[in-house]
Amino acid sequence: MLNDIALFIHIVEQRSLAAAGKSLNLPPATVTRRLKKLEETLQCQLIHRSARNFALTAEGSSYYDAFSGLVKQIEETARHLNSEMHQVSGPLKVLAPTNISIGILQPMWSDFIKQYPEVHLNLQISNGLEDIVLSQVDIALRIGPQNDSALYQKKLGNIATILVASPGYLDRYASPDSLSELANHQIIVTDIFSKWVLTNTQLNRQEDYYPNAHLILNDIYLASQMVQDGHGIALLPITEVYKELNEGKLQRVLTDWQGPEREIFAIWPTGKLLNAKAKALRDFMSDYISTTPILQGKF
Amino acid sequence: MLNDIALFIHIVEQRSLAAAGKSLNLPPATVTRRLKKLEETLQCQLIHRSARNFALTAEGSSYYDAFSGLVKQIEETARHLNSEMHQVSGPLKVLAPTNISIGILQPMWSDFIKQYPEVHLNLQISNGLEDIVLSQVDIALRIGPQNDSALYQKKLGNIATILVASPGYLDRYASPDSLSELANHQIIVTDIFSKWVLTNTQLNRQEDYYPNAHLILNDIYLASQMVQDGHGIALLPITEVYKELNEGKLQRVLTDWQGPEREIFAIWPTGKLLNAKAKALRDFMSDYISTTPILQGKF
DNA sequence: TAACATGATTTCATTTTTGGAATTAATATC
DNA sequence: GATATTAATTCCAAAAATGAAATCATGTTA
Repeated sequence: MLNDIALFIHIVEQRSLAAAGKSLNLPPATVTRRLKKLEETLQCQLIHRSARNFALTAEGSSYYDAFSGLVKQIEETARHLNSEMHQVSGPLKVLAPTNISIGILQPMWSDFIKQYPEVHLNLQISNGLEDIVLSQVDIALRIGPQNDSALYQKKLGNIATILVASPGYLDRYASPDSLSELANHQIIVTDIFSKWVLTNTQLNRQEDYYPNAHLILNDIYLASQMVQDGHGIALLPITEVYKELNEGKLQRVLTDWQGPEREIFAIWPTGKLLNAKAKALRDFMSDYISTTPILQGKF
Repeated sequence: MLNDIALFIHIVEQRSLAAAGKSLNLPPATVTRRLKKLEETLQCQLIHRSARNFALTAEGSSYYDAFSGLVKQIEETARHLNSEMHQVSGPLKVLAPTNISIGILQPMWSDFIKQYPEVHLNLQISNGLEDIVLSQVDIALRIGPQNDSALYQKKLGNIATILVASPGYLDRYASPDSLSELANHQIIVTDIFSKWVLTNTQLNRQEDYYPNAHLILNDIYLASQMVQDGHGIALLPITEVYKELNEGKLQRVLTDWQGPEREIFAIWPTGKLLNAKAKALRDFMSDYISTTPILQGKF
């Protein structure tokens, strides 16, 4: 019935069934029938009409006065929201991991905002596993294997993981020459790497190493700080240590061995349907990450 | 689409497709399909749902925020107008002839307002033939034959027409004894009676008399005043002269002869569909007029 | 982990609505 | 008054929507 009321408002404003039908892309037969049905539903005649004449009844006038403003608002609101869905502007809610967002990807967010000034970015960073659906986010950046089949995803890149220690630690304990020598060292373990699946890049051999933890932490940034402070050896994503490696604050250990690659995904909860803003961000992230060698597993 | 948006608002408020369907008397199949169709039309998912879970998407939240108030207003407005159509309250626009409304029927309007204090009467009186349709009136009172087949009507009564003159006039000219003697008299003609179709009630014979006008007027009240002032004989509705006859200010002429009866009708432009207010007035007028002997042609 | 409960979705026959063509009705014009 | 014009209405076959029953999917519970 609301559809028919909206049609009635259009008819009144154009003072013609045919004209309203034309502007709404409806055939005359449909217009006349729906108006007639509305009159039957409301149990009052709304319009006196003939081939040459058009006149509202008293009731028709009441209904027009009451509904015309509301219908206009609804249609304008629909247009506005539809426009927003299909253009890169307005609010965009994003979920992303803390460490990488304030680290290597911080310029990416900055560049996105610069390129799309009409988008109002609401960036929620967290190292916890927030529920994408309940958070009502448009899109999220995730690192590591994604198991939620309800979510759509696109892979953006890889992060290598390597073993590192500080120069001071290695001065005191000498760098190990084999995995078995790690047992003689102080190991810092993070939650995401409780078991080390290590690959020898020279021999192309893989081994699972179960570290005896000297220290267990649930934050990678904190772990890299502890490693810098000389507390031991850790398996860390290269994104968290590449600067320190370049500055000599950290050194690689067992350089032939690497940990598992950590995949980077864009994921979203809305199936194939992705609004233009989120799509723009997804593509922007994809471009940025694919043109950053370290985020493609290269170093 | 507006119907589906309204359904979406109901679903969100009840956080359940099934509950919304139940309250709106729609089967689950219809609810799920219409929501799905809305999502396809809008090209965005609005709700994540399963048997046990309900969550809005970011877009769903935007659409709810934007539309919930508007949908409530539209539904409330529809209820309000529907209630008005079906109850005897609110505005009622009426068209009626001037002379009879300020004369014999004045107490009827007064009584109607007293009986229905919730009705806001807009009484437009006129002796012209106003266009019922263009005037956007709910109902009209009309006197005389009605030719407009587009209008619905109900006959309420009759008004007799008689020949009258003042005592002063009859002192000077002596009362005529036959129609042919009228030629020797001064005749006052009104527009509605340019040709006198007269019936002899004793002989049950009808004759057409073409008066030679001494004075022509387009208002019956003014005509009765001129008759009282002694300017001649006129054929007038009894409703305009019954008081003066009782007071002796006027006297009948050729008492065996009467003019044509003038029928009283209630007419309205909206076919079978008549709102409750107009229906109340129609029935009220019918009762009032049918219990007034002079308005049933009796005197 | 399997069974169960519950709500959402799909299937299929039926009903309703739609679009194009034909018809009707009401003015306008001559 | 007769005819032409124009827009509204009706008819009929096709398309879309609906409702009831069956099926599916997802949490919850034992």
